[in-house]
Amino acid sequence: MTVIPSSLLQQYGASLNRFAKGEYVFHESWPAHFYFQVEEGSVKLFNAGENNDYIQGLFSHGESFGEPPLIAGFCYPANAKAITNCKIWVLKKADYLRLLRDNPGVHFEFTKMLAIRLFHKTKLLNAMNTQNPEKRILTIIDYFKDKAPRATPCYEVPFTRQAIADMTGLRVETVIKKVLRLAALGELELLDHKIVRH
Amino acid sequence: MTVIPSSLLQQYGASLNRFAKGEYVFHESWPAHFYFQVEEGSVKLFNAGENNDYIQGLFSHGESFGEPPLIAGFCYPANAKAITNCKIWVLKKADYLRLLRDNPGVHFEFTKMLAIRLFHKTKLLNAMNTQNPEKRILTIIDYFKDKAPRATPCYEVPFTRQAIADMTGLRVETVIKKVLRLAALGELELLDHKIVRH
DNA sequence: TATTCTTTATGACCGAAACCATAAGAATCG
DNA sequence: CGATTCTTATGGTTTCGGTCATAAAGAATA
Repeated sequence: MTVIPSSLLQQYGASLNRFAKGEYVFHESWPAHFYFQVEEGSVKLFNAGENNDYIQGLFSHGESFGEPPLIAGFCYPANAKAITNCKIWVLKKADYLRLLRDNPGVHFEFTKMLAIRLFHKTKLLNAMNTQNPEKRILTIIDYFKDKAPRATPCYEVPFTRQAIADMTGLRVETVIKKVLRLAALGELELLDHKIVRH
Repeated sequence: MTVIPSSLLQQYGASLNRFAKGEYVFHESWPAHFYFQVEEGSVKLFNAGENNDYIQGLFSHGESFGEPPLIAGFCYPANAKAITNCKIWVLKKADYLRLLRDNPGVHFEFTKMLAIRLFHKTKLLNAMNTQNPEKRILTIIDYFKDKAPRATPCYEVPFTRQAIADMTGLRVETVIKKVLRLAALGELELLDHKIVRH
């Protein structure tokens, strides 16, 4: 889901900034002034809780994040943190809006991406609503499975139980227990503790 | 949050259709072929559960719904049902896309609206994640309070406890009990059983 | 006005997930 | 390579929201 070619970004004055592992790109409740697009590394979008975080999204090469506040003019509803060393394209708001105005094709692709994110969050909210931990876990796994480059028949889940807990709003122990149960039911497979989904 | 002027819709070949109270506009998993904009009445977007529904959104005069699947080409993730008698503008997908292409201003306003919806769902997911029923209820109430025409200092919640339950994924009894508790805590006020939020 | 149906309310009981403690294997780092 | 941290695992206890039953007040309908 690559968004904007780097050549176009540069043309509008973007710069490629480095962020160290653990560094924040922006904080919750900050006003939005820049467009961000990951060139290298991974970024985590999350809400910090007292005990656990809630992960709203994970972004890597070619993906942009934090644009809705830029477009609609509100403050960030979540934090963005580099979870590895990163190189990120940074473009000023006014330049980004100009880029969108000048390139209807890019604008339409962006709209399309927002539509897909909305679809994902709608499905997620529905899954969360059911209150059923197992359904939550499978919904999250299937989301990343569908998002994965190849629609592999066999998807190796690249997350720890803790990460799944952070995305589903459950506790680690619950995820551990439910994953074992899902494996026993045949919904998942466990290869040396790695979760695999068919 | 009016989306597209009816004159423009008509110009692109939209027709004003009637839907009776209780009638479905579309069903979950249907492919999307039309743009819908409410002229009169109210529409409920929801996922049906075995016991309870989960309400994804409520739409009335001037609001459009069900566009993301149209833009990104996937199937509806929820059902849409008229909860009163309705008049709804209906425009064929191809004509809608043409309208967007011809009117960059309308396109940008649409993108902005998707951004706002995404913001709302992000906050909602965070609230749901906390697992705290009281926070869920307040998040929903505040959403509609902010959405309300006037930023009234005193917002009278226009929903039954059952409706709040359907939007938060809680049970009626839980909502009833928690609302009483929130009133005792001073977060809400109860005027003759009507919920009021300051 | 009488009769439903809906909405709000309340209390008892139950079960599932949180919480807590502990531990062992795996990975990371100095 | 040893030490430390992270991850997976397991079992016991607690808590909170779901479930069920019941009832009364209000709204809608005949």
